[in-house]
Amino acid sequence: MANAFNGKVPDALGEGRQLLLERPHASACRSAIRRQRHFSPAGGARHMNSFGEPLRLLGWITGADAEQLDQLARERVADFAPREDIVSEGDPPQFMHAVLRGWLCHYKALPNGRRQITGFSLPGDICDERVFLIRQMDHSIAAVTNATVGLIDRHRLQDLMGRRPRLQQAMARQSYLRLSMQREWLVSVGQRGAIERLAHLLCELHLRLEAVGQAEPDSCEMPLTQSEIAEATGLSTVHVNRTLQELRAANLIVLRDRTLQIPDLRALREAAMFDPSYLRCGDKDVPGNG
Amino acid sequence: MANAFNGKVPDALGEGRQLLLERPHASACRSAIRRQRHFSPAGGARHMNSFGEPLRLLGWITGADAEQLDQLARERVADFAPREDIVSEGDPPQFMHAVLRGWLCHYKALPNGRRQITGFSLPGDICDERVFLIRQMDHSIAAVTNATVGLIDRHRLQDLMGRRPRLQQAMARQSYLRLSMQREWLVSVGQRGAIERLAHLLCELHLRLEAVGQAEPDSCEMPLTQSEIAEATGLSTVHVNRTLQELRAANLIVLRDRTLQIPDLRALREAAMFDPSYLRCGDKDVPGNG
DNA sequence: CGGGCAGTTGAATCCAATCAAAGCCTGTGG
DNA sequence: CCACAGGCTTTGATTGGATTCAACTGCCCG
Repeated sequence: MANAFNGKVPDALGEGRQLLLERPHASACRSAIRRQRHFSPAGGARHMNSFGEPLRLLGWITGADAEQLDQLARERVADFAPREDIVSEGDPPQFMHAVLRGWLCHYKALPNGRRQITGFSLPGDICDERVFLIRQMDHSIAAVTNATVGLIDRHRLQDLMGRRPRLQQAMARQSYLRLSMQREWLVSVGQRGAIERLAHLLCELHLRLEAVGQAEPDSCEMPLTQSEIAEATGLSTVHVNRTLQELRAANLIVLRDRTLQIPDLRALREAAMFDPSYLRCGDKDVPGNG
Repeated sequence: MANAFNGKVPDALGEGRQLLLERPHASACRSAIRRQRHFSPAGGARHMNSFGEPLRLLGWITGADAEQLDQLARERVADFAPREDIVSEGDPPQFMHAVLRGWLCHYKALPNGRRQITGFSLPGDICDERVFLIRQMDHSIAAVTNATVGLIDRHRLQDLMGRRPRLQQAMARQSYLRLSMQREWLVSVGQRGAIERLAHLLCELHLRLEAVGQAEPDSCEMPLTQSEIAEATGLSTVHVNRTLQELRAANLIVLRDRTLQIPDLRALREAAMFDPSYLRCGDKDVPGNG
């Protein structure tokens, strides 16, 4: 129970694996809400539930540190529907967010109406490990699937971190990892062609999911919409569609029913020019990278 | 002398302003060196000199913290020629680098020969505030102009930071700022057209230079090559050329002799969809943003 | 004077965006 | 149970922005 695993994959909660997709994009009660200010005001968490994935952060910390953070993350949780904003650009951040279930995306909207997804947060990820440094969010975070998020009070967190330097270092690690991913995305969008770009995104997501025990070596969930993939890669929706078909035709991926299968991981990674070292955070090995 | 200014612009070393360009791109002794492993091995700093810009970091710290860091940064310095690698991808980082003079660029090279510049480091910037977290550089840092860099031993730094929590927080700030810029670049490359992209880059550089007292309200140095601009924006060199001409034609910029003049800052920023808040690091005001 | 590099220009090509419309699947409501 | 709506996917036709290839200028420097 105590999440005292150390670096390697926590395959423990394997049960949680299929949870992601129970109701993918059920356009649900609230219809196509964009940039909604929702966000449970002090105690207004909508559902409480206790399942969820262990925080990846915990791979970097152990013992009392880990338990405290884990407990803090599960103390107050909220559920979000697809497309719902968890925090919006300009909001004063109250909580740090830990993904317990589902996928989130980070995005920035432009005055011309377009938006760029700048990253995804998967189960076990901390979204905004630097909240206590800022007064206003400089980007938005939204749910991609149905998601459960742990809300960690920024002051209590700051407090805890003051008392636990290892926790602080773990946050720094998470922060570094995010920067590293951001950089790689920029390289992708700036220098890679459409096929490579898509392949690269899929490789990254697969590897990250595998790292938290949510993927098989040759497959994983893929709840993303083609238009979300487009917003993440800087392509148009139709071109994403056509490019995916190319990848299918080349037998590099099998993608249906929101499930991604990878017949030949090595081939896909080669096509993507995917070098997993940017996910290694400097000195940790990432599982599943040959 | 003690760099105890607080947030606002240090216009003190105004003398340093023109230094940037004395020998811009003097292809110098060492010719077109790419990804060179150079890097002074323990004590091999080539030139010692004592001038340079105050570290921007110091805007977030004061007193003894500031002095210590500043001293540490100037204790051992090295000069680099344009295009020379300061650290290369894969290198085990020994030092943290502080820019004292000149411009650096961060880049990642791809197997297909292309490369993406992921950011610039200007005088006063810390390049790699997270060195002590990693065993291998996940990207390279090179000099763009002639540059003087302070080399800060990672262990001594880590030591110092352990004893000075405010310093640690300042590093976290720098780290956050870099992430924020990285994100904005991704938005740029992913969603903005060529004109906006270039305009945006110019706006960012101008504002950042102004923040360290190296720019006038309507002009700044621009030592970047068109091909470097291309690598930073994900465009081709020729297209950068043509796009710059468009900007000139629209009277948004005047760019010659490695100097950028901005006749109408408001207009340029509008054309770029430039919102300076991403450089504000959450709660600090950035000077010169109207 | 020649070499190298940055900048410029033109022509041809291509990758990707845009416009438009149809097919599909799912949930909803009569 | 069927009709309908809405969101996602797919396809075709067209446009356009950006790349590529190539050549030429001007400049600094040896």
